[in-house]
Amino acid sequence: MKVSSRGEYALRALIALGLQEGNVSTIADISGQTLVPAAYLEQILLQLKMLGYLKSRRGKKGGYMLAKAPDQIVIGEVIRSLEGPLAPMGCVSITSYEACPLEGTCLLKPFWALIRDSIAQLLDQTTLAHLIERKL
Amino acid sequence: MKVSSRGEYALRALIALGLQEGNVSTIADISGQTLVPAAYLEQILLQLKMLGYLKSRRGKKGGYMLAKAPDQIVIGEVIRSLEGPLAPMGCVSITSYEACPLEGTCLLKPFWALIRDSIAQLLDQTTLAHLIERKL
DNA sequence: TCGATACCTGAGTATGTTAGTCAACATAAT
DNA sequence: ATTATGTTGACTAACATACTCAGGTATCGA
Ligand code: FES
Ligand code: FES
Repeated sequence: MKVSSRGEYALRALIALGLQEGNVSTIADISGQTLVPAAYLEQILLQLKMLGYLKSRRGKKGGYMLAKAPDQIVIGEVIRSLEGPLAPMGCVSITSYEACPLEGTCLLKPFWALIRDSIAQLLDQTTLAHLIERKL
Repeated sequence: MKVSSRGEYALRALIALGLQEGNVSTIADISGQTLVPAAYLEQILLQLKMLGYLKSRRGKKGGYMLAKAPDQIVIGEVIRSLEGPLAPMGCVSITSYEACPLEGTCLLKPFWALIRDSIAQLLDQTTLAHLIERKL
């Protein structure tokens, strides 16, 4: 049930940028604060930009900043974009359902569904603003 | 947040055996019921045996059966044995803690802890008996 | 006792994922 | 023009996953 380093790093970066409120931060800055290797962080920031969470300015005095208000950035969506569905099995995923062979009689499916609901509810009701303001 | 096929297969096998209550089942039988490739299932059953969930009889008329009552088999423990800690990050794992570099100031840690608690509570309060009797 | 039927053991393999690195390029400010 | 920045795409090492397979060993029934 681990979350990958990529997902963790993305959230760290979003938090770092959220705390800057308005100012641009260079990759090197963010790398310093988050302890994520700069070259790897680069990839992740780019992806977050394509997903619409960040905007960037090139050249001297360039850098990254949030493209949305922190309370508009839902953690569940970020994780889904970076690591795929939250559900533990394809057959209980709402966002990307995939059939199981035993599905008709499977005694596990309702259980997986319970887990999915529990995780998804938590992640989808938490925003970047909640994390930054320590209001969970 | 996916659970691996190994974990899923193990649970399928435990359910199949739980429904047999007392009778031994051969690997081929279980494979037929669970649709898990027999050679792979063999590995998994062996592991479940070493972990104390199953016992076996060799030779003709041999096979596997549960070593414990279904209400003594906690799903959380099975998953942990097969796939490692339930926690999404090492720094919030109770059973196998691992330090994070940012741990002092990290705004994510309390959030991961919440997720861990939610998952662990669900998995640790569910037993094989609950699955078999459809009482979740 | 013999042989068939099971489980047991350990090695091997194909495929994919993760966690990065690196070189070269494009753009904006000074 | 120079320099500081983001951009792009390819590349790699290491590991995990999902299996297969070739034997070995115990047990039952005839
Ligand atoms: S786990 Fe998907 S149907 Fe059983
Ligand atoms: S995630 Fe472990 S301390 Fe931040």
